[in-house]
Amino acid sequence: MRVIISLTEENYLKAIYTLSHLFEESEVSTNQISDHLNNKAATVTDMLKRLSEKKLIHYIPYQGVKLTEKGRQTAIKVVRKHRLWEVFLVDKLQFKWDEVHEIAEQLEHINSDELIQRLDKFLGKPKFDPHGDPIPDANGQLNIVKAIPLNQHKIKGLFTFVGVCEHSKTFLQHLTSIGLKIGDTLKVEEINEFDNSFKVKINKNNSQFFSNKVASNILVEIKK
Amino acid sequence: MRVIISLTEENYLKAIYTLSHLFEESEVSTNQISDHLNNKAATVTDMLKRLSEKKLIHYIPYQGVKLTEKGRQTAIKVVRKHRLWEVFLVDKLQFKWDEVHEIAEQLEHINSDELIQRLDKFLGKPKFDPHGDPIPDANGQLNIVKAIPLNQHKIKGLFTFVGVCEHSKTFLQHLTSIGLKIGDTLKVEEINEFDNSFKVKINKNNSQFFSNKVASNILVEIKK
DNA sequence: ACAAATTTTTAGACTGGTCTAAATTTGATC
DNA sequence: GATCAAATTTAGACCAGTCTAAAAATTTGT
Repeated sequence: MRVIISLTEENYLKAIYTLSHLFEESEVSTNQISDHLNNKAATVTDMLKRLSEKKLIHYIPYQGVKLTEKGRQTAIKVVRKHRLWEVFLVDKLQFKWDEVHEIAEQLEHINSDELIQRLDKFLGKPKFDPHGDPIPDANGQLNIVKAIPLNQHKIKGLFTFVGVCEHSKTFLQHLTSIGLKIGDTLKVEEINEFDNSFKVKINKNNSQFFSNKVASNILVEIKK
Repeated sequence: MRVIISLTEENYLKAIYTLSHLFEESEVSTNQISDHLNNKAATVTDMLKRLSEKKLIHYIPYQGVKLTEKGRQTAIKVVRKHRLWEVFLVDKLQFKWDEVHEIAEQLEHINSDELIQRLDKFLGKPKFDPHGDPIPDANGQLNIVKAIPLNQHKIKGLFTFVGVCEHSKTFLQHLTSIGLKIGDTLKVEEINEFDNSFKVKINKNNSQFFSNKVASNILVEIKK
């Protein structure tokens, strides 16, 4: 009685999963999905009907959708595979962190439980991907230590850079160009009221300014 | 002006490539392809028209097909990816040689030149896959040292086991169960006329009998 | 050389995934 | 609570890839 889930359906489930976690756990609208996947609302409606028939989502016309437990399991497995492959690409094949997304989008649909279990072991059962995003474990459990963007801490002091919100190539390349990597220590020396920019020292280097836009996309933890 | 080649089209090209090399380099028929891919002849005809329009094959109705240079390059790239991924699965993830085919069938369609170049380097630029099949290089060149099945050597003496003809799980598991691995030395001690079976010693172990069916699917080189 | 058997192609239909254009529902505003 | 704009769904179309059934071409056997 196993339902077959196509690559396209997997992508819809992943999109719904991602969108529902953007702010609070919540319902996702047809338009949000069509924006995210770059296709038309009518197309999304058709797919929602199919996913609903397969019991992968709860769908009430005009009301938005939520994943069922089965849908959530499927989505999180795709996320797990995506993030594990990103670790493989960076750690083993020496790709840069801004180069791996498109390839992982393909690899995440390879279907073999045995493969993913062995890959996980081969990589040393990593807990985070190269962008600091947590990797769900084999049971679909996720480390929920959600870090907070730098600009939301309104205090000076020491932080550890643990992840990014924005995953675009240009943003990641920008961070690389200013010399910032996951795990670095950030010392916030000044917070400018008028434009919400931050004067920050990376590790022991010279201080530089982070715009609010940069600071809002950098996830940090207070350094112990 | 780059033509997009779908996963399905890649599989047809690979099938044509494989079938055309089975005996001599030759034309491939519609029925051969439909048998190989387990679909109907009518389906194959449709696809042949499409591949022909894309200049990937030379197709004359009722006459069979041959790959164009572009088609051959595409097919051989898929073969290269398949075999490199098989090496990865066996060497890095410790899969057994009879477990990797289905997974590699999926991985062979991942589309990234950079990925395959880095994977090749990571694996140490292997020349052969776990079944002894040669891996085409990045330019589509293939080691053409075609080994010969054991049963075609009508002489006793020492051989090296370099590959298999048959790739089925059951055959590979059979070889494993009799303790035979790529690279092993085979000493042919007797050839029985009446059933064409072979009495063979693997490395320094006890002698055993190979049926003609086994001997015909084992590729060997005369040991220097 | 011609009829029979086989192979291949054509015709027409279906599914998944997409689209545009039109109709419907929701919900915000006055 | 009636109206209007935005969001969503329905209707109808298209393409890729598959099928079955029927027609056409090729090959084979006597």
